[in-house]
Order: sequence, then C-alpha cells, then structure tokens
Amino acid sequence: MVTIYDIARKIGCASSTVSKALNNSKEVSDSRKAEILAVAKEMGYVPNANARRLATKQSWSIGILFSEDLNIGLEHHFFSGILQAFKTYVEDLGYEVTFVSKKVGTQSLTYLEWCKYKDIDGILIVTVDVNDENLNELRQSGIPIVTVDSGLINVPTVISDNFQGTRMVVEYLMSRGAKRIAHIAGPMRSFSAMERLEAFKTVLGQYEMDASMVVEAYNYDFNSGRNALMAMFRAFDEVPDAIYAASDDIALGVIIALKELGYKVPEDISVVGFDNIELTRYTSPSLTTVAQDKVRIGTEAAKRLIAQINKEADAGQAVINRVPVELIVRESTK
Amino acid sequence: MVTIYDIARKIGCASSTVSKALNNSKEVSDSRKAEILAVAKEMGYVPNANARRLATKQSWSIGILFSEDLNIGLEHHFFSGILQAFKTYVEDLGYEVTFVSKKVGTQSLTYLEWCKYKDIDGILIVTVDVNDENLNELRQSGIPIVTVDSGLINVPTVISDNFQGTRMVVEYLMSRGAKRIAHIAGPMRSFSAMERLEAFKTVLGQYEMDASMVVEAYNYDFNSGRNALMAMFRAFDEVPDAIYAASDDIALGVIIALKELGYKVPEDISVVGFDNIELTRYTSPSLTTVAQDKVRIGTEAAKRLIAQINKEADAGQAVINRVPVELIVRESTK
DNA sequence: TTGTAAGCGTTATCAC
DNA sequence: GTGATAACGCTTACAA
Repeated sequence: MVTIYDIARKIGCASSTVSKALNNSKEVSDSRKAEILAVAKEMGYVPNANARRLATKQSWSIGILFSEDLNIGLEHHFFSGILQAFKTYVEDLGYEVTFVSKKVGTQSLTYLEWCKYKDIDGILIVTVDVNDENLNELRQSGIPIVTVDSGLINVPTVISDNFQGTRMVVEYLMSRGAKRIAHIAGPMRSFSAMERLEAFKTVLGQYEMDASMVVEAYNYDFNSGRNALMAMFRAFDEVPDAIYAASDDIALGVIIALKELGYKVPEDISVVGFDNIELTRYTSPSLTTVAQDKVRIGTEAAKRLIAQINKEADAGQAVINRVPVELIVRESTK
Repeated sequence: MVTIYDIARKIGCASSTVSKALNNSKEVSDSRKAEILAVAKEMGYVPNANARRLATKQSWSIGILFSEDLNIGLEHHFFSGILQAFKTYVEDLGYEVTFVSKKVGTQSLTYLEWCKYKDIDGILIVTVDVNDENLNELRQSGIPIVTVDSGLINVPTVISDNFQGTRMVVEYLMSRGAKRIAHIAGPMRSFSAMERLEAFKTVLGQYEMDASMVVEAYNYDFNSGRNALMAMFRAFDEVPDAIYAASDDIALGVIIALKELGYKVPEDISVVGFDNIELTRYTSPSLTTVAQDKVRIGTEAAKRLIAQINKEADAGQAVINRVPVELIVRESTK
C-alpha cells in the first residue's frame, strides 16, 4: 500500500504537503502540486478511507435499513426501485451506501450502535417493524433520518400520496357506475395500508356511501389477497360491484379468487390495485391500478436526507412528503 | 463519543487493558474484565469502526458491484433476490455490505481504487459490462471476487445451470409433440443468453433437429421479446410450433405479439420462458418456465467468496458453479 | 509556501 | 495481569 509518506519520501517533501496537494489545497504551489499529483499517480496511490475518516470524522456514508422481520424487503420491487433511485442520487454526490446490519464481526449491535460504530452520516429507513424498540433510540439520536412508506412518527417521510390515489380510484369507479365498493386493505402494521384505508373511508363518506365493506389482508401478497376475498364473501351477504385492493398482488389474488367463485372481472365486479407492478399490464385481465413513482420517491428521500446532513434550515422537520400517483386504467375495470 | 480512554480514566486503568477486555482477551483477569464491560455498557461505549480498521487492517466489509450501464440492476428482481440471499448470509457472519461506487466525495475512482480505498475484503459482481476496462484490473488484483451470471473469465462464478434448463425445455416440448422449435435468445452481451443459445443448438443437434430458427432479442425485457418475435416472422417463412424464450419477460412479449398476429398460445404455438418471475403464474395463459433458484445462487456465491477471504484451499479457482433449475409446466405449453 | 507535530480511536508489542 | 507506547494513514493547527 502506497501512503502519503512514500510519496513525500520520494519527492523529498513533508507528508503534510502531500496531503494538502492531494486535497487540492491552495496552500501549495502549483508546481509542487503538479509534481506530487504526478508521483502519486505514478506510484498508484489511493487514499485510505479509514484513516481519512478517523481524522476528519466525516464518513461520507449512508446506511440503508430494512427490517428483515416483515417479509417484504429488497426483493419487493417497489423497494428495490426506490433504493436504486436513492443510491444513484447519493452516490453521485460522493456518498457510499451500506446496509445497516445488526452484527459486526462477532458482536451484535443495535441500529444506533451500528450507526455510531460506522460514524454514519445519515440513514434511509425502507421497511420497518413499527414495534421495533431499536428504532426509537435511533429516532431520538439526532442522526439524520429519512423514511419511505414507513409511518414512523417524528421522522421526515417520503411516501406516495395515498389519499390522492384512493380518491382517484373511488371517483373513477363511481363514474363508471359502481354503487357498492369494497376495500381489501393491506396489513395494518403497514403505514400505507392504514392511509389507504383511512382515505377509502373518507372519500366514500364524502359521497355518502357506505364504507363498511372492508377486509384486512394478512399481508401484501397474492395469497393474502385471495384469502381476504374469501373472507369477505363469508363475512358479508352482499356482493360488491367494485373492489379496491391495497396492492397489485392482493388485487391479482382477488381476481383469481373471484374467477374461482364464478364471477367475471370486470363484467360482474371491477378490481383495482395499487403499485403498477410491471407485469400487471400482461395479466388477464390487465389490471387497473395506481402507479407509484419509485424513482421520485427515492430521489426525494435522498434530497431530504442530504439536506439534513448539510444542516439546511427546516431539513429535519418531520414533514410527510407526498409524491403524486397516477391512475392507470386497464381491463380489470369496466 | 465514548472512547476506551474514557473508560480507562473512569476505572483508573490503562486503555490497553480496556481494549483487551473488550476484545475478550485472556490476558485480563475475569474481575477486571467484568468491571470494564460493566462500565463500558453504562457509559454507552461503541467502538469506532474506522479506528479499529485502521489498526487491524481488517475491514469486514464486502462490496457489491452493479455495472449501471446495462439497464438491468437492482430493480430486476432476479438480481435483488440474489443480493438479498447473499446479504443475509454474509451479514450473519459479521460482514457489512456496501455498494461499490465510482465516486468518493468529489473524486472519481476505478473499481479497484475504490476497493483499495475501502480496504474491502471481497467483492460480489452482479451485473457487468464485459467490455468494462476497469474489470480487468479488478480481476487481476487478487482481491477475492465472485460473480453471478456474468461470464467473466477467470473468476469464480455461480450461475443457473442453463444447459440443464434448456435441455429440460427442449425435451419437454418434444415430448409434447413439437417438431419445429424456435429460440428467442437474450442479448449476446449476456453470458446466460449465450449459454442458453449454445445449449439450444447442442440439444437440438443431439436430436438431429434443425436449430436455425433463432432471433436475438435486443434486451431481456417485454418489448424486446415482442420485437424479436416480429423479426422472426419476417425472417423465416416457416411458423414454429414452439418457442423457447431466454427470459420470462421476453416470453410474455412473444405471447402478446403472437396474439396480435392471430395465433393462439398454446393451441397453435407453445411458449416457454426462463426465470419463473412470480407473476408468470397469473398471466393468461400462465407461463411454462424454468425456475432459477435465487436464494441458492446468492448463498453459494456468498460461501465461495467467504472461502476465498479465508484463504481456503482451491477457493479461488475460476470454477463455474452451476445451480440446478426446475421446469415449471403451466398453461403456455400444450 | 513548506515543514513539524499533534491527534483521530484502536490494536499490538513489549516491558514490568 | 497490567500498563506504557508505538503503530495504523491521514488531516490540520501552528511554526518556520
């Protein structure tokens, strides 16, 4: 490994001069600077991150937190899409992106301990178990945090506009003649699920429609949707003419279940999802759904985190930043 | 920030003793150790990663490399699935996972420079532009590397068994009466695409069937599949009775295109994909496909990388590790 | 403009 | 067993 001392020795100057030259300080003459840069390159010098960070106390790194316990993580393409956008944005600014881990070598650490250990600049919370004790201390630590879709209180949050989306769905369904709209909600430990349910009730209420036909799915996936629909048919005597599902996967489960029960989608019952997963274009029927803007969510989250790191005014406010969504009408609604 | 000096001062011992106690050295009496641990806990001590790494030259961190240029990255759920499995495995061993970046603060770095900068222990290459110059120096640097699905020469590789998968597809189609099998290949800059094409030719050759009906898709996605199918119908006079597509997305594009051309799947033409993307179960027709085992690929890759880091015998051999695949028969084949 | 030296928080090598 | 003390590679006052 080549160090600044090696360079200094070769040139015959002080290591501090090398350091300054490498950091493009104006306290070094141009000729010296040029010489040092040339030798550094020739010798294949690369700075050492740990030494630099130890000296500067600037880590230039950002942690990504997935609570593994929920079984929605990196694999869920909504989150990997957000992460991709986030990563692209912050890496371009020179930050490195590391997954927060609960283990270091052989020791177990809490999230906060890990952040201190790494001297992290900020943290993106992607998915989260709201009941996780470790999150509280993290939140109170003063470390810059931003979260997407998690619903942590007192944390800056970037999330799809579930209210706008739900309103668009309901109003669209009504405009197409729906009289009895049901909702298959997502699991209530998810903040978005709660928001969508709340919005559902609010909007129907505004139109003086009954909003009681609601079943909570156990999870966001296909099977939960299927099961929830079956539960709905057991619990209610009526049959809805439209179903608003809290996710595309749930919606697909609902559609399959409806088919099994002998209903036609959309002729008998319209179904709407949420997410706009790529393949919903190709299912049969293709799915009417609310498109979430992953890129924008990821980018906004990055901006808000960076603003906090840079201590910009108001940056740390626990404001919820709602990203617009779009209704994509396809074949599953009549 | 609490340091070992703070602890030492409070207790009235040397910092080196604290360090030893914290590292569970047997050079410290049990009573001292207990005392130190207690005080450390009480004071909220967390070690500093940078200082430790600087002193030990052990980084306990692994880099993940996505070549962004190809537009398949984190978002592609095949890769995010592999990454998830990989991450889980190595984090459990105490490694941290960081994305390799080309930028640090304001400086641009090559991959190798970044690895040196971070003093990384090893690197997982996920997607890669084979022509990327920076990869060569990385490969030759001696840093432990493992790759999935990339086809880098001289690098330990973990990949689905494309030969086995292709054989299963072809033999299955033949067993169902197919006489004329076409292949929509993936882009030839992808190693897997090349392997699947090669396997296709080999297997058909073994059965003395013609393997000339091949079109290369521009990419792995839906639209490329659709376009490739159209190109195939322009280029060949014959109509195949079965089409083997190099990915599920391509297969779905093919199916849509076939529908547009008035063909029925599977009645007129059978279609098979590759990947087993979750939603292919719910398309219409649901897709017969080859399931790749993401978890196993990720885990195997992790094991091989760790073995290299630990300098186990033969660990660095540039062996290709083929992970078994499974044929999932659904409705798109008759 | 350049050099000296202290310090960042650990670990590791010696003495004691 | 315990304690000084020198690394680790870099940045940064402060001197020269």
